[in-house]
Formats: sequence, C-alpha cells, structure tokens
Amino acid sequence: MTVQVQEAWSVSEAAERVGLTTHTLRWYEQEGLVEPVGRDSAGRRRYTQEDLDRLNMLTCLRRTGMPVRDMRRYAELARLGEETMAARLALFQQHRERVLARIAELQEDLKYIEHKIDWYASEMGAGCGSAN
Amino acid sequence: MTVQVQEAWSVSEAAERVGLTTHTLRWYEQEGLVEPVGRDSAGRRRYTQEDLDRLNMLTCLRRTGMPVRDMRRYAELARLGEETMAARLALFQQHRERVLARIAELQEDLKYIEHKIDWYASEMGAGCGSAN
DNA sequence: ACTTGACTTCGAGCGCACTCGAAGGGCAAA
DNA sequence: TTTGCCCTTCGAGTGCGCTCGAAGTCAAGT
Repeated sequence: MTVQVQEAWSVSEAAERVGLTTHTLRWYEQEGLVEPVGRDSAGRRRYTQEDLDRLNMLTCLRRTGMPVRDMRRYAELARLGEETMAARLALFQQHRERVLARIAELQEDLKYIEHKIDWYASEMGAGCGSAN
Repeated sequence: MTVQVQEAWSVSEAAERVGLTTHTLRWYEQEGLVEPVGRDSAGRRRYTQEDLDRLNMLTCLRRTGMPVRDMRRYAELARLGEETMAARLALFQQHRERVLARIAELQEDLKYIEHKIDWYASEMGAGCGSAN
C-alpha cells in the first residue's frame, strides 16, 4: 500500500511549470478559465497536479489559437459536470477542424514563401533583375 | 504586337481583390508597408497589378504571422533597390523557418487535442468517468 | 525584533493590428 | 442642379490577451 502524497505548488512554481507568468495564472483564474485554485492557511494558492494538467491543456488550446472566450466556455461546461461531456467533445472536435484548417493554410502560404526564396536565389545567382 | 493596357483599380476594388478593407489599405500605405500608391487627376489612389501582387504577398506574410514591423522593414529594403536583395532573401528564409516551426508546433498540439477527443469518445461510450 | 521575499488584491496600462467616424471634396448620372 | 457615391485626411476608439505597479499581508530566517 503506497502513501498518497498530495503534492502542491505555489503560484510561481506553477507558473514556471506551465510556462506562464504568475500574473497570467491569477488572471486565468479571475477570468474563469480555471476553477478557483485551492489555498493554504495563509490564503496563498496551491496548485495540484490536476490544476497543472488543466493549465497545460489550456496553454495547448491557446497556442493553437483558441480565443479566451471559448476557453471560458469550456471551463463553464466542465464545471457543470458529466452531462456536458458531449458539448465538450464537440468543442474539441470543432477546434481540431480549425487547427487542421490553419495548418493547411500555413502550408499553402509556405509554398508561396518558398517560391519567393527560389526566385531570389535564382535572381542573385544570375546577374541582376528588377528589385522585387 | 500586343497593346499594353495599363489597368488600375480604385482603393475599394483593390480592397476586394486582396481581401482587406479600404481602411486597412490606406493604413498599410501610411505605415510604410507599401510604396505610396499612384493617384489619378483627382488625387484618388490607383492600384496597379504590381501593387496588388505586392499586397497579396504582404497578406501572405501577415497570415503566416509576420509582425507589421518586419513587413515595414521589408518595404524599406525593397525601396533601397538591388543591393538589399541578400537581406530580403535572408528575411524570407528566416520567416520560412518560423512558419515551419509553427506548423510543427501546431501538429504537436493537434496530437494532444486528438488524444483528448479519443478520451472523450471512449469515456462516453463506456459509462461515465470523471468530469475532465 | 527586524528583514526578506513571496504572496495577496485591485485597477490601470500596453502593444498590436486594425477599425471607425467625422468632415469635406469631386464627379457622374438623373 | 441635385443626389449620391466614392474618395480624401485625420485622429480617436476597439478588442484581445495579457502585463504591470501599488499597497498591503504573512511567515520564515537571522
């Protein structure tokens, strides 16, 4: 039988672990993107592993361009419990589509950029053309 | 021998063609992202095909996340003529690297999102687990 | 007891990229 | 000539996502 150590981290430790600032962490809480975080006897935030997992998920959503208002919506759904699972799944599926579309767009634009690079390379190799 | 028709477009026509607003087009000019556009006898902007090509390139750079300040830098280099070609090529190459990195990041995050979707799908298929 | 330093809340400020509105001019069709 | 539209410039405003600073609290170390 193993002992359950309930490990927890301060706001600055949590910030370092998830790659956000302490300011941003408090702001996420204030904006309802995460549940109110537990406090110690002195009223200081204590982040559990679960809190960090949630934050890592949120940073993933942010990095992939989900607006804060949608993250808030997700948090609200999660707060309402199991009956919103279908809605949350739908939210992730929609977001997946957006990310796929974004990747496709970037790949398209990348082609253009590479054409441009090729053009410059050939232009500089062979004398000089117009300044474009 | 073909006749060269010098076609040109008003600001609103140009806006429609490149997918920006007239406000944004004027703002790009004011911010030095494009050369001052030619005017007709009444002082109204006339966009040439070359202008549109340039704008399309700029929108590509913007879509791929290039900050306006870098686009301005590019415009300044282009204004200086052929001796800045190497610098402009380097700028495109750097940007290419950033876009590639961004695509890789999105693909990584996409995996996470898809894990999440799988988790939800299995969780909803088989009774109910924790609300996550 | 005092210092240090991390924490608290609150509200204001910032950087980016537009976005909008006001006030006025020019020109073409009715 | 009037109507209507598109154009001009200028400066102010917006939305997003933080970011910062002030002022105060608390607990541990010397």
